Amino acid sequence: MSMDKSSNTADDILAAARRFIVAGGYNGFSYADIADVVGLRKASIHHHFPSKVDLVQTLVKRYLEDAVTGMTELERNVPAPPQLLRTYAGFWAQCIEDASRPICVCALLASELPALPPEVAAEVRAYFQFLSGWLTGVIERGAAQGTLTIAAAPRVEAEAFMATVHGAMISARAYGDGSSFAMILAPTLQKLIPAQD
Amino acid sequence: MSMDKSSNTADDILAAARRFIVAGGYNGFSYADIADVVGLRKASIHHHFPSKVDLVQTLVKRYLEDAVTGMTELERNVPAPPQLLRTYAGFWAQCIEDASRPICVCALLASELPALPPEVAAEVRAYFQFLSGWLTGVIERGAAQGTLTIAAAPRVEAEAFMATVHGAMISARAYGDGSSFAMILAPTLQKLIPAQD
DNA sequence: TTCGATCTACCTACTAGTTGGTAGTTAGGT
DNA sequence: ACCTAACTACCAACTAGTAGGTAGATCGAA
Repeated sequence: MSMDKSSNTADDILAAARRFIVAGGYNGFSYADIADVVGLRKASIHHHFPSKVDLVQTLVKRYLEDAVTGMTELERNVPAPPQLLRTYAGFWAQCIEDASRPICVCALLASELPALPPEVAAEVRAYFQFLSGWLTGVIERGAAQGTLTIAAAPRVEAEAFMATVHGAMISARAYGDGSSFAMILAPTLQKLIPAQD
Repeated sequence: MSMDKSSNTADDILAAARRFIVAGGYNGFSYADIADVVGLRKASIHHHFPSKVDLVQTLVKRYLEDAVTGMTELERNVPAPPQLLRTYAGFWAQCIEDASRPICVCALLASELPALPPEVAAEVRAYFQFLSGWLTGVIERGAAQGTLTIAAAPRVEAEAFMATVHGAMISARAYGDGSSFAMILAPTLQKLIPAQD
């Protein structure tokens, strides 16, 4: 038996760590916290992830990998740039509203970047570069097709869009009201997507 | 003598705490860290601020007070809504570029809100409410005068503007490039402010 | 004016609990 | 026999916070 190459305990640990990080950042949790919710002793967490840096580094690395595969698949299923942006924003609107992922791990970690171990900081930077690159491509394509209306270079519009998404996550958290995320993103999408009627 | 009602040691402590918080959030520093940079012993920090909650609560409270007086004064000197938005964005562009205040204290703390002591969380929420209220007023006025072009309700445009500012702070930090803040804000301001020529 | 009371700002020394991390052991599966 | 995954039992360093003391300024009253 044992088809799964590594027991799902490591995944449980990563899932717990992600929940703690989105709640309070890198310094907002300890190995003891994770051990409590996973149901192991502290030393057993070290068996799976020798150091806290290892744990968070693999967490963010996998987070980026999931984003890459997610965007690739999304682009295959929904090729039109306006729908891509809408789906991306809608994904986060849903995550925030049902509180399953109330904020982006990398947006949170980027805000405390100077205090992060360099290995983790590098991974966070890589996420930003990927996301901004992907958005730049989508917006570039939409502008070329005429399905998106842009007022600045695609790169700049992409950075502004990403910033609005991250800022809206923070506002939703500050107000304790998940619905404000969608409310904030609505005019941003509206400005990029020409009126249909 | 002794005109100053309280020695500036407390202010030194608050200034040090602010530097630490903008670097790594609420759990990113300790009383020992502050003692080191202020040149006191740990116990003396407790003499000025009995608990860490006291310290950060007064820090954020004063941060909000400064914002209120700053906006009031700004509105007296620069009454035109387009210039108000430009000046507000320009203020942060300068702060980020010269690294004096690389990110908004409350934007950072809001991102880790669930992990904050409730007294601090309440203060952070108050800041968001004030800032969004102020921006709503400015945008409302600009729209009524026709000096600002809005595509949604003033309240929504204000929230979107604030979110873009906070997100741009995080991006600038992630890229390690202060100039990206101004780059991101340029199209946002451009969309709100009708072309002059 | 001088005496003592009080206050401020700081100190040393300590506490109980937590931090990330290590050493060595054991049970079970292959 | 070996490996994995778990365990108990540590460790030094650090955490926020406390106890108690000291030097100096400020004060009101004799």
